[in-house]
Formats: sequence, structure tokens, C-alpha cells
Amino acid sequence: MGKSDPKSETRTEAARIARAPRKTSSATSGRPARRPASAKTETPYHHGALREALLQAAERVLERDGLAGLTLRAVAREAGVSHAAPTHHFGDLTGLLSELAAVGFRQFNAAMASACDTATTPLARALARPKAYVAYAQAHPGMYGIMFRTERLDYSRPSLHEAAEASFAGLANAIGAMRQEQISGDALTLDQGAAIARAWSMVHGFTTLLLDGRLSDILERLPEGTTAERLLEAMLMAPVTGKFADIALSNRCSP
Amino acid sequence: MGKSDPKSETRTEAARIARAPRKTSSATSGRPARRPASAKTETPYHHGALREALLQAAERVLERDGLAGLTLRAVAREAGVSHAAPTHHFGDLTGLLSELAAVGFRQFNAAMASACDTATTPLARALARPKAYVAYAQAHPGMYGIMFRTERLDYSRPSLHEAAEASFAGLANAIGAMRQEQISGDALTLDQGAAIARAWSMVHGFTTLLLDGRLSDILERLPEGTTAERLLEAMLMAPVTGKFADIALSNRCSP
DNA sequence: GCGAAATCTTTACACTGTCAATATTGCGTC
DNA sequence: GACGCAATATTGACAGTGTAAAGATTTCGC
Repeated sequence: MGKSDPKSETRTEAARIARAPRKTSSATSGRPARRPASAKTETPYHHGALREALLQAAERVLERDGLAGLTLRAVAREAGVSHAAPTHHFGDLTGLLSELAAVGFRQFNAAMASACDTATTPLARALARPKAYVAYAQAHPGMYGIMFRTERLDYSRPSLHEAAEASFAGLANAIGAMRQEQISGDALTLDQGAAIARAWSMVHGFTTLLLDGRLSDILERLPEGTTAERLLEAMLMAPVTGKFADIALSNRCSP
Repeated sequence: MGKSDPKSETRTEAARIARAPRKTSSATSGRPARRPASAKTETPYHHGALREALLQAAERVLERDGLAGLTLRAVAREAGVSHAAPTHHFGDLTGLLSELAAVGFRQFNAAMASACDTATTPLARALARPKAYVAYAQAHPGMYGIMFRTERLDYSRPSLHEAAEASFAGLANAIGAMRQEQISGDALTLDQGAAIARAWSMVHGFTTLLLDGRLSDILERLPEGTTAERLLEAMLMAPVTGKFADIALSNRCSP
């Protein structure tokens, strides 16, 4: 935290000027888009659509400076407002992170749904979701990191709860479809639960390990030019190709 | 960070008194254990074995206050030394966390090895490692959180690199034993790589999701009294019991 | 025995989240 | 249209954090 960053905090005037006059079409609520600034001052006291602007700024900061650089004050700077402005819209750092994670989950769900829709063969369709899962995480590692960093999120927030829940429901439904079963809201057999847990654990674990660089050891020892996507495929396809014989009759604990 | 914690920082004298005169047998290096305090002062200027004391203090803080409470200054307080003392032993917050993670990996490896050694049947032996993996994470969630929170660790530190590497090697060997193959240092077939990736991803993903509370939805819908351990077993046993038919011929993307 | 090196404390600084007080604007109501 | 209140944004302050530099104290090699 105590990095010797030369840019002081008190340069609000410059920030006001730097504030981009984006006109974000006020998509979410009936709040009026920023009014045209009373002829002279160029940057009004009230932003008009600060909530969305802050979320976009946060996304930018996250991609530029990573998770460590994503602070309330940095986001406020990026958006060109005072350091306390985010408080009125998100209440808390946890609040901002939670809303940002909700945005991420929506992108995430959309990416998986789209990938699944554009696949042609049944097999490709089955692999489309996991591939999109990993691909999203690789394309947006910071966002993925936030989405699954539970200790800093507040899941009681409706938007986050909803988006994350949709993600789980999509997965469960996909598994159900593969098993040609109806996985409805209520009870689950142990088999069904195990199937869901296995699929989710496999893909989530693979993604986490991959992003943490813990699979590079394996990837380097694989045949020349084997990508992570190829490894993922092989991992998922094992039951189909019939070589899933890991659990066998070993008597040894260590070599 | 800015919690209104009433305990001020300037109470060094009290801390000195509170400093426990532990005599930690100087296990690691030839450094002499803290000498018996020159008759009067009761707490000498030099601690004698501060490095180990700090690591133990960090473990205590982590278990008591969680990952968020684990700060350099909190650890120094817990150990009863000045806030800058840890710097001389670990250089950095990253340094302290890395050394602590190394301790965790050693505990982790020991737990898995021990569980595997005490198992009797081949099947139990095969399941012992994954079970121990999850059990350790459940017993020490804070430590597990640190061990796999890559962005705050420095893997170039020898002790951490070694301990983490041993963890991976143990896994790879176990998989090799199960496949009745020799997985030696160098090349891997795609099949072998996929087997390792699958086992590790499954167990690691399961653990992460479980600790994040993301499996509670599933667990609640399962038959009465199904524990996480039972679900883990079912998940791992599927290929043996022959019900691993998830990847089938689905034509649907969404319900 | 003495100087150098290791160890620990003190002080200082930039940064952070959060709170309270203030300033500015928007909007409903007369 | 003017007034007043609520929403929005800023300013200032405070406790806490990591880290660097300088000073104090002890240990150790010679």
C-alpha cells in the first residue's frame, strides 16, 4: 500500500477537467442522463450517472492495475470525482466490489450461453460451456478473481445474488440435460449432486489452477504445443474415450 | 482497514511485559535460543528466536482474526515486538505470507501422507489423499486461503517453492501409482497430464467451492444428513461405480 | 577488548477506508 | 415561479496499514 506514488491527492481541479463527458444513455433506471452543464462550467457538480461511471472506471482500473490496485480512491480518481463520492452509491468497498462482481457474473453467463448456442454438434455443445468458462477467466482474470473471492463480497446484495445464482442454475441445467434428466428446484439424488459437484469442481479447479500458474509444470511436459484448452478437452473427454481408469488398485503411498 | 479499533499503537511497555518467555528450542538453525535475560530486565532487547515466534504469532492471528486481520503490525503486536521488527526477518508482507504458506504446505503434505499411510484397503488408500486434502482445508481455512492466494506470495522463495513443489509431486506420484505407471520427471502423455489435471482440479475445485459456501445449495438438496465428505466420495467414485455418463448427447442449451 | 554486523525500536511518510460536516444541485410543493 | 427538502458531491479528519530511514542495543568475529 505504501508505494511512493508521486501523484498527490489534492489535484481535484485537474481531475474535474479530465472527467470525460460520456453520455451513458442512462440504461439502468429512469435517472436522467447528465444534463448539459449550465453553459459555462463544463463539469457540473452533480455527475448525473455516477453509479455506472464508477463501475466502468472500476473495470478499467482492474484491468490496468490488477486486483491490488482496485481501491475506492483509485476508482474515484479514475472517474474524476472526489474520494468519498463512491460511498453514496455503494456504501462500502465491499459494496463496490459486490456490484462489480455482479457485472462480471452477467458477462460470464452471457459468454457461456452464447458459446453454447453457437455450437453445432452435441459434443461441441457439451464442451462449449466449460471452454467458455475457462476462456472468460483467461480473458478477464481480475474480474474472475473478484467474482470468486468470497470474503470480500456481500452475497446478500440482490444483484450479486441473482447473477451468481443464475450462473449456478445454468450449470445445473446443463448437467441435467446431459444426463437427460430433469433437475428441478427441490431434491437431488446423491448421483445428481455428485455429477454437478464433479463438473463444477473440475472446471472451476482447472481454471483456478491455470490462472495461478500451477498447471504450467504439466503443460510444459506435455507434447509440443499442447494448449490449456486442449488439456481441458482431454480432461473432460476422458469418460467418453473410456480411459478413465485412475482409481485402480494401488498399494503404494509414496514412490 | 479503517476500523475504529480502540487499542492504540503506543503501548509498547505493556507489550514487552506481555511478551511470553517461550523457549522455542531453536529448531531451525544454529541460532542460540533466547538467553535468560540479564537477571533484571526480564525482556531483553534482542528476542533470540523472533523469526519462529513471528511465524507462530502469524498462525495464531490468522486463526483468530482471519485473513483480513493478518497484517504485519498485528503479527508484531501478537509477538510483542515493535511493528517494524518483522521487516528484518521477512523483508516484506509478501515475505511473511510466503514463509507462512510454506509452513502450511508442510503441514498439508504431512497430513496427506499420514492419512495415506494409515489407510488399509487399496480403495481407502486411493481416497485418503483427497479426503485429507479437503479435511485440512476445512480445519485450517485461513491457512489454505493463503497457500493458494498466489497474487500475494513470492514463489521464488526457496522454502515455499520447495514445499509447494513437494505437494504437487506427491499428487503426481499418487496418480501414477493408481495408473500403475511410472510418472518420471520429464515428459508426459496427454493422457497422463489429463489424469493429473483432472484429479487435482476436482479436489482443488471442490475444496475451494466448499470453503466459499458455494456447495451448500447442493448439500441442502441432497438426502438428509449427507456430509461434504460423502459428496466428495461419491464424486470421486463415479468412474468406479460406472455411472459416469454425464457427457452424453444433449441437444439443448437451456431448459 | 573492540569494532562491525545483526537485531530491534523509533520516527516519518504516503496510502487506504470510513465517517462527519459542508457545499451544491434537483425536484416536489405551495 | 419561489421555497424547502432530499439527493448528490466535496472537504477534512482520523485510525490503520506497509515501508523506508535513522537511531539504540546487543552479539560476534577478530
